[in-house]
Amino acid sequence: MAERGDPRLPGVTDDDPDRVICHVDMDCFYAACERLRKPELRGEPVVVGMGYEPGESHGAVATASYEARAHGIESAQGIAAALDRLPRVEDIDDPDDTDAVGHYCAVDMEYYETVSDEVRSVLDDCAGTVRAVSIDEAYLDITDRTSWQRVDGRTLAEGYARHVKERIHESVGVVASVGVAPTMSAAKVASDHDKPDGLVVIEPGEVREFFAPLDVEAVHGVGPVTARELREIGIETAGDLAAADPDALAPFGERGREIRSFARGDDHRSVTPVGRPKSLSRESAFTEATADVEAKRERVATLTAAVADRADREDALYQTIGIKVVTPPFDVNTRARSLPGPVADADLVHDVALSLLAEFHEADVRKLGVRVSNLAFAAGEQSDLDGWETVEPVDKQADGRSDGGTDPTDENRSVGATELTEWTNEEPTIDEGDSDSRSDQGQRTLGEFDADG
DNA sequence: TCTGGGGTCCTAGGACCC
DNA sequence: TCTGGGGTCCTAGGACCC
Repeated sequence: MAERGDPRLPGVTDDDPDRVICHVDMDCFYAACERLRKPELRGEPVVVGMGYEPGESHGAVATASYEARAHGIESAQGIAAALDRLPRVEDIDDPDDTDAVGHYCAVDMEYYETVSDEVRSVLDDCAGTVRAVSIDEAYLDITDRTSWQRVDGRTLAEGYARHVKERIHESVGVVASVGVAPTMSAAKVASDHDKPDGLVVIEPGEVREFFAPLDVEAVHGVGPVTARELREIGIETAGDLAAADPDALAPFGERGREIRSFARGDDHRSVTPVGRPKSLSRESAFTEATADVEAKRERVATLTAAVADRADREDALYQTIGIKVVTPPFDVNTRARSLPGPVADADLVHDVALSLLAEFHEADVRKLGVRVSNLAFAAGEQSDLDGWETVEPVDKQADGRSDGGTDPTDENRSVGATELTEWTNEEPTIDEGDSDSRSDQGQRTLGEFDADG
């Protein structure tokens, strides 16, 4: 982008049809990583479990290799259910006597990150601009490296994408599916279209045609809920969505406008590197729902320490501290409290989190989370920032609108650490009764953790 | 599809300000 | 004083993504 010569004015969209966007999506990434360090797993069914421990049966499937999927293993499935379909090699006396056995591994993010970093350096080498969406997925703007020009019936873009794919395989040893298109949303659909080991090219002018027959849920931004609502008004395919009357989509708000554009091949987003995080969180589930106050408090303490530590490593200050409490069947409750200014103080996170938790003393809880948001980043080079007191409250004028309940000290502009702590130690004034926030929306959709399949 | 963890963005209502 | 409109910030929930 940088070399394209016409720095665009802010707010002016980038809809150059000559753009070449590439979406790279690693196939069964976690399983591929496990095979990288354990070659004997190649060709074998591999299940990588999150919250799984060897010999146990709790946790859920994060990624299953295609061999495992052939036995009915799916992402987000409970490990216990997976074991029913595909026994674990350790549990079998005579493997020769069994149809198939699975190799179950516990998620090892640290290792996967190192592999991801290797892939990343290949991508950085292949494109001027890379947006890493997750550990196993990235968009590349390769406009300045190739073009849509045809040579011998193929586009140069396709050749370049093949080169990217091969380089990943050769230098890292994992397989990627790659999509190439003039827009991000189309490139994404393309990479997904022929997994695994796919290479799909959608040329400019062909996007809408390519989308037309696909299920509406294939459009980026359409999940199970929106898909159902769209079907209710007769929109079943991406083609239907593209042709839909904008007024009919009005109830879907901004999202409605966006997904219709995507289905039409209009996507003006340009590839930009990911910026700073907006929030940091940690959450974890109990083996089974518990009302035990001590257990809940302990869990919050653990999560708090982890979040504060992470924020520390990221040089992040936070102004809002929140918790998440999941109660059966699966009701998600969030509570948050903002402070007068950005801080980095683990004890404070702990105090606030516990006081927010008080409301749920008697509740049965299956899962807890702690989150900090409203982040500010200590200008890295400015050393010796220890404690928020030394940090200017950026350009938010803390003007006393902090929150009803408690009384922020009248001198908000420069609240000392002590005062702040006192303030948070007050019992939160929760108005009971009138606002029962539980939504009975019942079933939620599990985001497909590993959307390969 | 009874369910793991880490994020983003949007919406809606209330408080508060001018 | 019962009466506008516009704007910002905060909280909470929901949908979505991987």
